[in-house]
Amino acid sequence: MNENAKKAGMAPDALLPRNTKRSLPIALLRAREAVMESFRPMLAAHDVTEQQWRVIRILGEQGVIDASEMADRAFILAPSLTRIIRTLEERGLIHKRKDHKDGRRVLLEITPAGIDIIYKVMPESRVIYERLEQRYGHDKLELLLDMLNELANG
Amino acid sequence: MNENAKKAGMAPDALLPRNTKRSLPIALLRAREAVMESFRPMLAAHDVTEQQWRVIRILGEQGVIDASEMADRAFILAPSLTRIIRTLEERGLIHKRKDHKDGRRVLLEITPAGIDIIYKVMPESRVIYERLEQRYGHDKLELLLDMLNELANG
DNA sequence: TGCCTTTATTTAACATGTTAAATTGTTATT
DNA sequence: AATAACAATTTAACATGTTAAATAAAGGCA
Repeated sequence: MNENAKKAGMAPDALLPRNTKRSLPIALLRAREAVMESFRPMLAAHDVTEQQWRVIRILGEQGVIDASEMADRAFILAPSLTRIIRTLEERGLIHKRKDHKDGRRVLLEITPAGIDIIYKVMPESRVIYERLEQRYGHDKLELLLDMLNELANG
Repeated sequence: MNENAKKAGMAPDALLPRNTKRSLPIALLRAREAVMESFRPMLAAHDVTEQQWRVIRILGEQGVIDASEMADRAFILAPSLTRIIRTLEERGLIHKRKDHKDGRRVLLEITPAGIDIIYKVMPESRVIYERLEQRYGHDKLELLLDMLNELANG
């Protein structure tokens, strides 16, 4: 296999195994999965997906916002958000209406049923997050967040 | 909105806005997206998705392996892997056969056409990764990888 | 050997990611 | 006012993520 690499004029280690733990994309994926593993069962018990929870929680915090701002804050692409909004509205957890100032925009608002879900999920979410923070270490977690944000913005 | 929180016996800041940059799951998501943004156009130009590329590259490195080991290494769930294997085989980039020692297992092997893709993609991939490493800093990147792996395993 | 349990893979069903194109409403310009 | 350029959302089409169930082959044991 490595003879082929030489013939093709590649570095001789072009096909040598690289540890996937040293691959940044996969390391980020694994870390995220490990974190979500501890949240997902709780969210599933309340019948919301991770993305649906982000939308509901942000509406609880922000009041009325339009779809674009939601996409930004929740880091969800517009086509996904369209579908998520549809299912959340069908379930009566959010309200959707046109912006009269700008007919292109869709304004979102949480319903009492949506607030109920926040009241149920948020305390459990906090417990899970605090447990994670204790296990990993508060300062190290803050450092990690700084480094991740620099990677995302730099 | 915060009166509701008090009535429900929650912490008074239960519904206050939290910066999504300080949310670990979203920070991991954003960081990963920022990284993949620099790889995706190149992969798309070679008509492979990120996951397809992981499968192809690992087969180039490892020779013959079964589907379970591939799922482990590429960090892809079994149902996704089934579909990816199907499309890669239809495109003639990999081979698939039953293991005669254990009829449950599926053995995977790369084809010459698959190796061709590795020869085309790998050099460009290295360039992109090195550019990233230079911008972010080698030592910081190593530290980040260590911290991510600890988060994933601890 | 025959049955039970376990393991590897696949299928199914639904949710989201991803890109491009279509739709609809605004804004700017003439 | 008519039209071109732009912006927000949706639709479409395909790929992957996620969980549960089905299928098929091995392995263990009475």
